[in-house]
Amino acid sequence: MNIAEVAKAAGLPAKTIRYYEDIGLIHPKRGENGYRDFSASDLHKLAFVGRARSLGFSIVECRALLGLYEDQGRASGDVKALAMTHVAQIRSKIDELRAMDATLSKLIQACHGDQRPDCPILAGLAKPAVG
Amino acid sequence: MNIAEVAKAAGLPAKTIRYYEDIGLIHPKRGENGYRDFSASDLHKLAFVGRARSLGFSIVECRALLGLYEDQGRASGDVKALAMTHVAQIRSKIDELRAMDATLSKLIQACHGDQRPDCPILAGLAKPAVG
DNA sequence: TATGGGGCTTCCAGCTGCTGGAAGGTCAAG
DNA sequence: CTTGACCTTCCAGCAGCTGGAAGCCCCATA
Repeated sequence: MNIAEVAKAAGLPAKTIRYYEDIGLIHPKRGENGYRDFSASDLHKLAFVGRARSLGFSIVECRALLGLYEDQGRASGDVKALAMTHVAQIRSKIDELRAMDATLSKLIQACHGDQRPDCPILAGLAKPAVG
Repeated sequence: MNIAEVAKAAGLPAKTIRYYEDIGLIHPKRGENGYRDFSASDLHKLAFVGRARSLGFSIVECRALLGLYEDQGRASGDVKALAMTHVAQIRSKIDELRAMDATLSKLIQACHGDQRPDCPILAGLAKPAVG
């Protein structure tokens, strides 16, 4: 399989796949002509990484997950620990975003939003947070 | 005021303040010795940007907000529009993160997390999403 | 067999928003 | 006069790609 085919199958841009090889996530072999020649296993790994990425795992985490995936003797506890750490990060990010949303929503509600210059949003940004 | 003082007052690292000058958000004047000499207005702008950043506005958005802030003839509607667009982005990010959370939480719950290699989390990553 | 259009390769640069560090000038205290 | 804390500039690097240039390669058609 060459890169375009694998890209389509894995749902990743060819550029990204080259990048993943670059950083050592996959090691496709090369044909006589220098073209990458992907195996089914390469494709599986790419799809795996693609899904992990779409769940927000970093490349470092993906590398670890891939290692565990390939290691037949892994302990599921290690995987679970990694995933739980990640979920915790996701949740704290959600909390952070919700706080932003709350603050901004209040300011937006207070702003009449017309042609006049008077603006509680700018006023809110100009002064230290009060609540 | 020199940079350390302003950094403390604005709650931003000196490096960040230099960077903000670099990209043209502020234009502090210079003393004889080449040191930056910040005015009260520079400080206000930095604090303004700091707050906008902490609400998740991008640098580009901060630049626009700063422009509106400085423009006595602005229409509050323009500010409100900018803020509403931003809130919409925050909310879609929250939704995205919540979807990740939901998927991962399910996988984590299904995983016994012990010494055995059998792992629904890895299995979930290895196969196309089903639900 | 020549040619044209696509796909493949590499490498380099740039995006966001800083942050760390090196090399060197400056200032104030002792 | 020295010491140490400041200040300056510039360069490199973080994540995770993405775009583009320059140059092979392959296949189909004329």
